[in-house]
Amino acid sequence: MILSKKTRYAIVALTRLAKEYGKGPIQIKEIAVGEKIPQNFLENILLELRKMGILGSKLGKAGGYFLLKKPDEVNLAEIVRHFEGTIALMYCVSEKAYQPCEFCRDEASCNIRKVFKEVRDTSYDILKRTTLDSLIIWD
Amino acid sequence: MILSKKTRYAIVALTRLAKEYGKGPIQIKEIAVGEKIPQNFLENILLELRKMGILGSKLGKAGGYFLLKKPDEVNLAEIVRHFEGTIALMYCVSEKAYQPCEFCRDEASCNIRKVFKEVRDTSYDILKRTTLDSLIIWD
DNA sequence: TATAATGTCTACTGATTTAGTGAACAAAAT
DNA sequence: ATTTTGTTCACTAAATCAGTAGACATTATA
Repeated sequence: MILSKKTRYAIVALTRLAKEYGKGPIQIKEIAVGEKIPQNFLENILLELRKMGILGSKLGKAGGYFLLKKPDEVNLAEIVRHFEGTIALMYCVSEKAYQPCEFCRDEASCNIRKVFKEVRDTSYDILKRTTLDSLIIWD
Repeated sequence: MILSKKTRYAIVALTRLAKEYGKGPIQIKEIAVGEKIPQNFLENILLELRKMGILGSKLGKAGGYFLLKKPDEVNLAEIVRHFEGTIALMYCVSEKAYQPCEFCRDEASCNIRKVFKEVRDTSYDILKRTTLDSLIIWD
């Protein structure tokens, strides 16, 4: 059930970039050192976030990454979903990675499914309403 | 985020044993065939559930497994926790597998932690109040 | 225009976890 | 005694996780 390190690194890095929002590009190295994330690994993660359209980058000297969206427009549900594949604990209750159940005869009447649908829905609500601005800790 | 097959098999098998509660030992093979679970794998799972004190077994001919507790005394939180290791998505918010966070300076003021604590707590509540009797589908 | 500092992209790898399988063994009913 | 069941331990193929490595492209600036 534990989130992968990739997902946690992504959340930590995004929170850092939200804190620096509006200050121009921040270098990978600065984030890696400041947040104690292996730099090579962080490069992959930031690249993925750029391809998702959340981050922008500037190449070359004095380059780096920056938030494209405003901190209050990036929520944790989309981050977790992208890096974990889904928010649900079973594919049969997943919105974005749905697959039919391999066990039950009828999903509509399956009680196991009902429980894990409730877990997914409440988890999703919490993550959806949590945006990067609310994660920043100001000194 | 998807539950392991082991966890799902455990829930399915327990639900079946709950349905047969009071009827004496049910054979592994009957559960394996009826619920479409590989028999060898199911053997390991039922053995673990026995060691947890949830199931009892009878050896030899006409042997099998049966629920030791009443179906309304077995909840999903303990099953998920046992087979997944924890219900939480981060160790720093886990009750049973707690480990200090490797990122934040101060857990008490970490906002990321607050969010995932809320996710854990609400998920736990749902799983805790769900007992095997509520999962049975009567024909 | 050379060069140094950055991000980009692809491929690779060791460790761990997942999802089982197989076989020898022990107990109980008949 | 034999058959049928659960018990235990060891093993494994495949997938995923958590990174590394290196060649390359781009930009600032001296």
